[in-house]
Amino acid sequence: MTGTTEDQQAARRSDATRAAILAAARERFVADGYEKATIRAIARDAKIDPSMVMRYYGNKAGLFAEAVAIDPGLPGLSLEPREEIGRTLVRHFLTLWEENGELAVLMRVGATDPAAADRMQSVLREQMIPLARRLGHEPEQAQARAALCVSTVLGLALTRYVLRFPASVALGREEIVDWLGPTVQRYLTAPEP
Amino acid sequence: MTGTTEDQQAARRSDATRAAILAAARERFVADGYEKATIRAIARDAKIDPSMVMRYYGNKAGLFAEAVAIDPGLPGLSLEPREEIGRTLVRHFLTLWEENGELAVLMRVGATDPAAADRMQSVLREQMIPLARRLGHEPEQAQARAALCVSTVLGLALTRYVLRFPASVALGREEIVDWLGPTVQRYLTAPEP
DNA sequence: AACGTAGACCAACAGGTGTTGACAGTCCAG
DNA sequence: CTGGACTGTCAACACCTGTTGGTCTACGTT
Repeated sequence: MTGTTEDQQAARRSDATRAAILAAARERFVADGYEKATIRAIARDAKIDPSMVMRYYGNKAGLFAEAVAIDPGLPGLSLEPREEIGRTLVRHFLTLWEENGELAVLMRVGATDPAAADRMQSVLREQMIPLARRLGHEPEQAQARAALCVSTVLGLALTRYVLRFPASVALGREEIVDWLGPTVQRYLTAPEP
Repeated sequence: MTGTTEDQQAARRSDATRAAILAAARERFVADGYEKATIRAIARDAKIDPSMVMRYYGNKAGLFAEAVAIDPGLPGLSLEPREEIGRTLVRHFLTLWEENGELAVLMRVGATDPAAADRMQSVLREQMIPLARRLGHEPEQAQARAALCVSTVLGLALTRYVLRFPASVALGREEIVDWLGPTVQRYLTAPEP
């Protein structure tokens, strides 16, 4: 009985600091990437001491893990009119990437760090492949088709949000849906070529 | 008149060392990526002193630039039967990526370093967009279509050669051509959706 | 009011980085 | 044979990194 602070998580005095660190970490990681975003810089932004970061998040990797914890969340996503699932998926990913700048960092880091790469893969493993299976494909086929879909959207994300090729950035949102929608649709529903 | 060594480049005694450095650098960059591939490690592999690297290549960035200098080389690439250009392009990129492991490193670095990103973009700017123009598209359209094609092949390269998603690695070469060929074909030749 | 504890700070460590300069061996032209 | 230029080596510099232990402060409970 510690009075107001039960053993279930109560409002600790340090919560504000924790949040400040996490916010600063997100910004720094997004702006500078993993390597160049130093703990010292993050601490400076959060106006605390670097050692606090270690105290609350263990180490740099732990901080990064919590900073980029994003829910891919193509949750229920009912199979829709089925002729529109391609366009629906593309729209979904587009908003996801535009709302979460951390995804670009996750991808930047994934290019170097296997752990981050695995986190990206989990989207394929736990979301896209099951989705392909729900569309009636056999395991092997589902795996191939899901890989093609992920490759499609990640390719766009790469050129548009990570490498920032002007030609890719210039594309309009609906323009992308119009071009990529049918592609994903074909990967998911067309018979094997 | 320096005798055998004219002012045009002659066989210097240090050429062997230069080559050894470059070879070791390629291996290390491919294996470890840019940051983790230290000059000391490269020098150790080449069995020379780290200072030689600086002497011959100026700095680490210069060494990297020469180590990953690859010719994208979709050179003449006649417009073919035109119904086959999609598949032809996909095949071309596939062999290019399988023969040059350095491309994966270039992409890893491009995710972080703007200079490397720009080098990748140059392929789009100087090769794909002109190709789209040769197919009869107006500048703006050519830019969009070329961006989609590059996004397609880079997406595959990302999941297959950089992130190494098992589902993407498992795809067979001709399987990829069969799926991605029509996609690229459509991006290049289909009317606007 | 006194105390124990958690929050925050400071200074330092140990390790690794790219890079530089001074020195020794080697080859070839004069 | 004697310069001087070219290769190569050694040791050190200056810097920055993540991380740690000790110390002060202030709160909340007893």
